[in-house]
Amino acid sequence: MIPHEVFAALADPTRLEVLNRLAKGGPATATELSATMPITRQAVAKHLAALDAAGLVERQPAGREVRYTFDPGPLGDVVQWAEDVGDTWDRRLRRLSKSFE
Amino acid sequence: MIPHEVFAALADPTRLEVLNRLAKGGPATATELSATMPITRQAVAKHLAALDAAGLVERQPAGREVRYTFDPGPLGDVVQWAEDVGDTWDRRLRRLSKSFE
DNA sequence: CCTTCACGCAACCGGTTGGTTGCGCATCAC
DNA sequence: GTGATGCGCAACCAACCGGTTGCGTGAAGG
Repeated sequence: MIPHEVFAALADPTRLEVLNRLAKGGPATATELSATMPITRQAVAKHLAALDAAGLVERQPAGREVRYTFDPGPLGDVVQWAEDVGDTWDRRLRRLSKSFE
Repeated sequence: MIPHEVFAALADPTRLEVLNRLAKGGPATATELSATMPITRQAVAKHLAALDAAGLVERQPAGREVRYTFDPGPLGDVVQWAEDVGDTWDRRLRRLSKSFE
């Protein structure tokens, strides 16, 4: 039903940082991102690949460079899932307290 | 506002399944859960420990058994974070399109 | 044309992780 | 008291993961 892959993509702090930069700083390439980070370009590229696989990022090749853009779509799914689970739990609690009247 | 640990806790499908059962089926022990799962009690116990560390589950020892209850709290943080990132992205887009007028 | 720059691919490495088995201990039921 | 039951702890294992180095390639730019 729900994307544990998205959660896995968000599980790593470095990857979360990359996503954050794309969301708040706008589209960027792997080399640009790695320039202000303590890891290699290849490492960043791997993270971007993971984010892309999770649909959290859009890949836009242009000439010899590849620019990545944040995609909020999967985050909507996450929110929906979280609210669903929370709601069924609330309903459970209400049903239980009712049976004690 | 630093929920990568929560994401890590939700990243594993088996662990997500355990959480789902607790949320929809109500509190349970490790042995109860493992009874209807293809893994050992100890494996389930490890997952429950991870969920507990992330605050997604509450540990209630009672006699010789330990019952675990779902806790929706951290999911609220996740939702808040997701909406925050999504919103700043929206604002970014609006600001950009404005600069083209 | 030749150099430079941004990428992708592959190999490799240490640490983490999901899972198992085996054990010892405490609690409950008789 | 004795036996069964539920847990926790520890050791171990294969697989995965985040990161590195090294190399090959193809698109700019003079």
